[in-house]
Amino acid sequence: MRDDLEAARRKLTERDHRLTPQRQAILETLLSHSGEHLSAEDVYALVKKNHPDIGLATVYRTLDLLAGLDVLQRIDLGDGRARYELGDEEHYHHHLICVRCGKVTEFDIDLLESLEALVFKRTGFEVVDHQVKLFGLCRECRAGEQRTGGAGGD
Amino acid sequence: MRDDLEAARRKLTERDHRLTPQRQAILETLLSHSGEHLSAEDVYALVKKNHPDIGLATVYRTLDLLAGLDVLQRIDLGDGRARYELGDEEHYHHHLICVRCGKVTEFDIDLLESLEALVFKRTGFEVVDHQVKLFGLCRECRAGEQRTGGAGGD
DNA sequence: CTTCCTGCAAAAGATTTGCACACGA
DNA sequence: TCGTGTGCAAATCTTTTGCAGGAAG
Repeated sequence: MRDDLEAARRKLTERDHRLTPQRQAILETLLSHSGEHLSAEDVYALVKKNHPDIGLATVYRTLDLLAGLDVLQRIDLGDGRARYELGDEEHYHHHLICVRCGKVTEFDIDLLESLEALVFKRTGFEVVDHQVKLFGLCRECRAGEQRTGGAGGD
Repeated sequence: MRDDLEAARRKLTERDHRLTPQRQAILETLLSHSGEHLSAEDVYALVKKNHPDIGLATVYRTLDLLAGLDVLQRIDLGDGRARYELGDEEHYHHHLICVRCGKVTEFDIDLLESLEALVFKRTGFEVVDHQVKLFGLCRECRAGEQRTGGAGGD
């Protein structure tokens, strides 16, 4: 975790930015909540515990800056606000969004490579990045569905 | 195209909604701009030509209503506003977004089925819908890139 | 000193909502 | 008549920006 902070500091200083206490606090918050998908407000609320004076604008500016440096990823789960998680594009994964309970889990796979090759062959479009969102029912909610009955015909 | 309107009317009346002139105008606008990805403002501007009195709120409410009836799809291309296109979930396709010129093209494929089966096997998550966005360079912009030179090392 | 950063408050942009009126079954 | 639909304006929500002051090299 110290290493992640040092890596971030390096990426910042490389471009004449500083690892200020606020930025460090934001990074630490994201580090200690990896696996979650925090919105700017979430980060703000969490950081405020130890940094009561921090401003929401600073959170937005920092998240924006760090996303630009590929220290973290901005993700959009379709709920109208941006969310953030540590990690660069290389290690990007997809998201499974449960339409019932809203839980978001992650799924790591590179099966898209063949799809991207096909896209290129068919259309000449060269894919450099992708975003995949799979909506459905998580295991737990699926168990619930069974009981509720599945033969509903509206 | 008449058929599409009739199908929409049926879906509306089935749930005690009416195909009002405003709603019809919005549908016709979407019909005559299929293949594009209009935002609410876009639709508003287009409909206003023939229906100067229509209100923006009505456009929002109608798009919302029609999306709920699966008459059209709400899509998110990552530019901060929702976009809409005719068609139900069944015939949904993916979007190729050019990061240089911003052009959005469509790509129809069901290669995801194997991915979804794998997701289910591995995680128990049952996919019912998906959204795939592929970012990259379209054929034209790729041609441009070649000339500009590609060995940049920043 | 000069540049980068910050907090605050105001602004911006997309979307939603309250309300009174209009219209069709 | 009654419930649905509408336009307008105000409200809401997320995110951005202007500005004056502050810290670091």
